[in-house]
Amino acid sequence: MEIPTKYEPGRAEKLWYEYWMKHGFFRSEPDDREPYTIVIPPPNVTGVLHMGHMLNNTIQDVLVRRARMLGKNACWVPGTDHASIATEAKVVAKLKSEGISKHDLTREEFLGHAWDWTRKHGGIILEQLKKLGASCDWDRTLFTMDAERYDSVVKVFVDLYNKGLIYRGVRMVNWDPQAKTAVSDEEVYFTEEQSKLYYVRYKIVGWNDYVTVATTRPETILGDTAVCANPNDPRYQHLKGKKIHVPMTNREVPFIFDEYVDMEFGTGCLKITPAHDINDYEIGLKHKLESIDIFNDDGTINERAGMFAGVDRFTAKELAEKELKKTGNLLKVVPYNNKIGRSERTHAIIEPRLSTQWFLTMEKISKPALDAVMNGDIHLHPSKFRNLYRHWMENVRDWCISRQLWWGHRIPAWYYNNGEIVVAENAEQALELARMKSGNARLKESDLRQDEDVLDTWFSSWLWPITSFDGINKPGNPDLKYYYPTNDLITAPEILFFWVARMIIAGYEYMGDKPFRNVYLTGLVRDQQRRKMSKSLGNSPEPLDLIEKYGADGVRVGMLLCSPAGNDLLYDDSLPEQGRNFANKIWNAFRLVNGWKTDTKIPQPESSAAAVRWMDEALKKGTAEIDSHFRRFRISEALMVVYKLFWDEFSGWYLEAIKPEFEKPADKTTYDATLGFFDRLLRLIHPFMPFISEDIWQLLAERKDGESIMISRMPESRKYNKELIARFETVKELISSVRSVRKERDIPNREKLTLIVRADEKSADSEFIPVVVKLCNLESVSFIKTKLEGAASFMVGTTEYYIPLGEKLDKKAELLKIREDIDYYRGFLASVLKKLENERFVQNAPANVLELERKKKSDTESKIKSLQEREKELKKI
RNA sequence: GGGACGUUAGCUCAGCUGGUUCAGAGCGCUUGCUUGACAGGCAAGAGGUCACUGGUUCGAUCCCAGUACGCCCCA
Repeated sequence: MEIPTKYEPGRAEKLWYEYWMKHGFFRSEPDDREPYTIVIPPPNVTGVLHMGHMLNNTIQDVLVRRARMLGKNACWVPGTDHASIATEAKVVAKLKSEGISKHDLTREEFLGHAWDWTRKHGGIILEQLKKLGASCDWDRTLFTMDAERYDSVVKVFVDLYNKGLIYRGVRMVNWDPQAKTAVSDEEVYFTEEQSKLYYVRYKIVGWNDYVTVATTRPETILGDTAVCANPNDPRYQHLKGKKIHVPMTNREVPFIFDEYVDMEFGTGCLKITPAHDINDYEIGLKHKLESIDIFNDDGTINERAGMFAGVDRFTAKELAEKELKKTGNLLKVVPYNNKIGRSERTHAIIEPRLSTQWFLTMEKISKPALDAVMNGDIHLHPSKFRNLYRHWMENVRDWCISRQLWWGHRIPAWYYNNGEIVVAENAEQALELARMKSGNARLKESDLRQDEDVLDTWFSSWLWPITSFDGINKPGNPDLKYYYPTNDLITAPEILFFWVARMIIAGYEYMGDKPFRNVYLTGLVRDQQRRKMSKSLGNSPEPLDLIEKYGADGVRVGMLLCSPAGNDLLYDDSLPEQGRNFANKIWNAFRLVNGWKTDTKIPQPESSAAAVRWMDEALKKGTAEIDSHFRRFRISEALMVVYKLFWDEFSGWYLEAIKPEFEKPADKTTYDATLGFFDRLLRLIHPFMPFISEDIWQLLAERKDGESIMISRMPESRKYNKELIARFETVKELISSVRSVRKERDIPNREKLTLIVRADEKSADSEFIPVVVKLCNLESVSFIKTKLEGAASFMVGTTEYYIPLGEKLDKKAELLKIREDIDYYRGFLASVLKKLENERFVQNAPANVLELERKKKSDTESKIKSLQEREKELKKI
């Protein structure tokens, strides 16, 4: 059968993924093996796969596949997130394109559309993950808004409320006056816009004097409740304790001091409007100032302003300007560039506005989560994130958990009478509670009104490791007991606080235990200019196209090769290309071995026997290194070991060393050993490249239906012979040197050479001499004890080698080379001597270091000596 | 403004907490190769005052301080 010279990934990917699914290899049920659990960071339900997902899920799959092959009961739980903001925005946009406005729909109607959308687009992303080779237990697929998860979220809210940890409070939100809704920070974009800076004078009460304030928003003067300067500003010290009269009103407000004020900006004096500026709000809280909200929902001025009631905010600005000018309070107006926040959806200018929101008290419940990371109960990889985590957790703020949206878990709070609140799992319980609390048994369900808002998306995902096993609804169920705490969490550092920290908090609050043992933080995928990959920039390749082009294995390797933990990955097409080339290399190594015929009558050549002995040790060494890298989550380095083990050691050295002559059969012993090595290598490769490893593994021997590399055992780490490996490294150096001699003198490969070693036959690395003979195409190797004249020479370690060249010897070139070597070694010797002649070094350095330096000295001296001898000999000729 | 991290070869990064595992890897680059598995390959090479300035030490890429630049998170 003719095997193509290039590996074709498409066929293998389809064939083997179906095979794995058919045999249920991804499924996991509790048993008596050790569990290994990962819960997926749930992608947005209506999202599509991007490069970040590719990286993240490749890493998870590598870990899961490896754990499985280490004999653990591996369970990777997949699922999607309802992503309230993102999904709702998409549904709103889709309805808009059909001419439907969200405000024309009832909540139920809108949710109907949202569910339709979710059912239509939901889970596409999970199908895409399958193309990547993800070995999730698909029978466990979850959704943050499915029935069990929804109930869990509601139960947790009620529980936290009853524990007194949830409260209602005022907070500044980004208000979109056109859509009449609050929008999240993520939905606000900033543009640099030309505006004006107004210098307005405020009268100092009791004095015939003024203080000047610079502001971009004269209309909000109507809501001012203080004027503020920096406490270190000498210009305003005399105003301590004074009252200031706010123009256009009859209010007198305090003059206060706060470090927040920038002395360089404007006049160094700031008007404080707590209801309409986020920074003013903070200052207002600190100084216990009154907040006067002067705007209506639609951005018009309300009665509380005392002036301009009913006027739009932009008109109000013009009117205020006129009014101030008329009273002589407007001193000057200068052009000014500032950053204006606009709503992503309506492009209206955002109005900061106070509103009542639900909050979760964080301080108490976050304590165990801080401790867990600090005392090493949970490991962050790389560990540099510990400091960041600590800083955040020590300064944790209360969590605003309500969102003015419909798509999500509706807040289980009901209002009745005039602002009385009950919190319960459902309407019936709420009614019962309300009757009890009010003492009014006649309250009807229609007297209760449920809160319109939903919960922050993270308020469901913070429970993910628990709800993945339905741990809130069914505490202590068998799955939960077996799989919780999970092992590793793989996610991006940007959501360390939003998500990871909160999962840890929830874990201790609801399970009394950590949700996972290790957190591996991946980097961001960026393009060559270090820009984030994003849809809007259009700089992100389409992942499925990449898989099509380079193969899933190739793309996986590409993603992993260049992404050490916590470092960004600068994506370039050369990465999956390298991965594809590696797959091809494996494929061709298989073609070679597969093409050999064996003959049991042929004895094993010495060179092959030696190569087999070495390859076995090299594999043991590689396996140990891979284990060690995985223990420390150095996944790209583990892959690099596999890569070099296969490409350099196995293909480059071993296969070349044992390769039978053209169209001649191989001996059985070597052949079997080679298949054994190939098998071990494929198993090491499998977690990284599941498809090609399975494809070749299935061809390597007769396999029965139901056999698979993915359920075979990973080669185990064993002690290896360091000394033998070191000897072979010297042999490699020797072989390279002979090749150099050929290259420098243009001696073709097929021309046989003679190698002479200045050493005792027994003391040399005679074990591998047959390998050298074969790889260098040597006529013979002999040993002498004296110098040899008229030959090319070189040194490996402290041993001298000669290759007689007869006429071809270029005396001048040889001499030059020797001269260079002598100069180099003399320089080296000088640096060693400098140390050894330093008395304090000799006195203070540890014995072994001293010993090493002395050995360096004697080795180098002997090298120089033999080079000099040789130089003398050459000159004689 | 507060905080965290970083600066090592043309690029992306290792260097596991001071001494032949010390200056490394992969990619890229240069020069040869129709070498009967693979040009998606093979062979041989070139490339770095380890950001800068001080300090500690017998000895610093590694520890300390400062400077410069970069990046991220929070506000």
